Amino acid sequence: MHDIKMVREQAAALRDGMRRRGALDQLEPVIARLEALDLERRMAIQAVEERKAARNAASQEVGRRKKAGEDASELQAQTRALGEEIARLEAELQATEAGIQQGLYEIPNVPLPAVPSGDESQNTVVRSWGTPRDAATVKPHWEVGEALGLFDLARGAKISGSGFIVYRGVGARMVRAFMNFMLDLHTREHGYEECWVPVVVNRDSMTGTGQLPKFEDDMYALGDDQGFLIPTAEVPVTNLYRDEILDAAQLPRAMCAYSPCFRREAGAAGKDTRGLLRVHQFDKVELVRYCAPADGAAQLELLTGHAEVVLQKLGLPYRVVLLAAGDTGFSSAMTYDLEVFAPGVGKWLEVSSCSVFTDYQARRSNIRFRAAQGDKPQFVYTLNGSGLAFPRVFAAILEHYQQADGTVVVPEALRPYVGLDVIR
RNA sequence: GGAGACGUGGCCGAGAGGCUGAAGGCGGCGGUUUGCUAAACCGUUUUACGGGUUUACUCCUGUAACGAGGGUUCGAAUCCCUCCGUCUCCGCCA
Repeated sequence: MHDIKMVREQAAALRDGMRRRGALDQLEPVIARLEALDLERRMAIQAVEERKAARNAASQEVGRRKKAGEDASELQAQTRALGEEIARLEAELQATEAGIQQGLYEIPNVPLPAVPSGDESQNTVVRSWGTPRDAATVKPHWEVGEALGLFDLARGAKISGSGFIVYRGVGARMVRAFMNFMLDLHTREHGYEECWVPVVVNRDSMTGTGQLPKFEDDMYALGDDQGFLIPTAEVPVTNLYRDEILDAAQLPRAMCAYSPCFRREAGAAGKDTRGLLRVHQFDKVELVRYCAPADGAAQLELLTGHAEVVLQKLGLPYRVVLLAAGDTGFSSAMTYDLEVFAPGVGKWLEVSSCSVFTDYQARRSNIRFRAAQGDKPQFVYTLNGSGLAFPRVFAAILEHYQQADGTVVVPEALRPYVGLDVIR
């Protein structure tokens, strides 16, 4: 969420950001309405506060007169009328503020200068690592996986629905191995604090990280507004310090968590849905950082690097794509996607999305820090990225490491966790 | 799930319709004293949103905030209602 002051004071930068996202035409009416509502709001505040000041003075006078044994009934009647007027004006003010809130929720973050303008055709590969394997003879992962008994797509669909995977045998152990491998790496070598978080969160948390109110249809909601299943551990972890003020010494903060992730994606059928590529429940290790604003860009590079190490250790060829403004997520100011090459399906698969949200999430969730004692609190910058999402990594391993005889070599870094060199 | 108690500033803790943004203490910050440290003493110490003022750091001023939201009242931290949370006891449960 942006600050209404930004709409007031930096309208040009805001419009430019929306133009770069290719969303200005759509959002111009919203921005214009916000500008009008902002004026309206400030005038309403003045009107209300003026009357409240008058009421406070009059109430005190009533108290004084009563104590002195004088009659105050006339003044009481006046003040009562004032109170009714205040109630009416406050209702108007509230409506104005609700309108502002609603408008602000509709405006995405402004992309950083380094982000290319335009739609996804402007996405830029900034670097790549490893050599993609020749795709000609490689089978897609779902064939390999089913043949080796690693997962059971049909029974997953039977017990839960399509898009729910049952992992079995070594396949299940692989999931457990991913979790331990990635958590060990990030906690021991990259300095992240390990967190284990609830997978059910409340509405405030979903709003704090920006999933609500816009994307309610993409989430699994529990009945009677009792909560939501998290689409990513980003939600509980980022919200850990919601409504708190941190010391500068606590920044940057780095936390990671494993969690299952639940995505309803209402209209998901269609593209890339076979096998493990697009599922309703999957597992992931998530990296979250908080930092001071001046650090934002450097911290994004750092975070992205941490996610890349996972792929390097697994020996999977990948590329880093800087998303163009129009392809950058709603709350993000700059995003690198990590794409691993899966020769069986002949595609680059997104396994991580590393973003800096500037103060957009922090403002929503009210996460602040004090730069020095006595300074005013200011919003932190939040960042997050997968490190990494399991199913597509699993798919890439099954395709990249499959052998002519149908077996799959286990990447060396994973062997201690799986207890096998080769899956056969 | 049942019964009870409670929710006040960075922390502890008073307050029980107006004099309370909130006593007192701790902590923090500034100062005096001191060879240094400690102690003592004095002062200071929230946030948000408006308005005015300054090039700016600032300063002045209004409003709001005592878990959240409503209500009663001329006036609510204080009375009433609803919700949320914490603690204690009982029950149930991996």
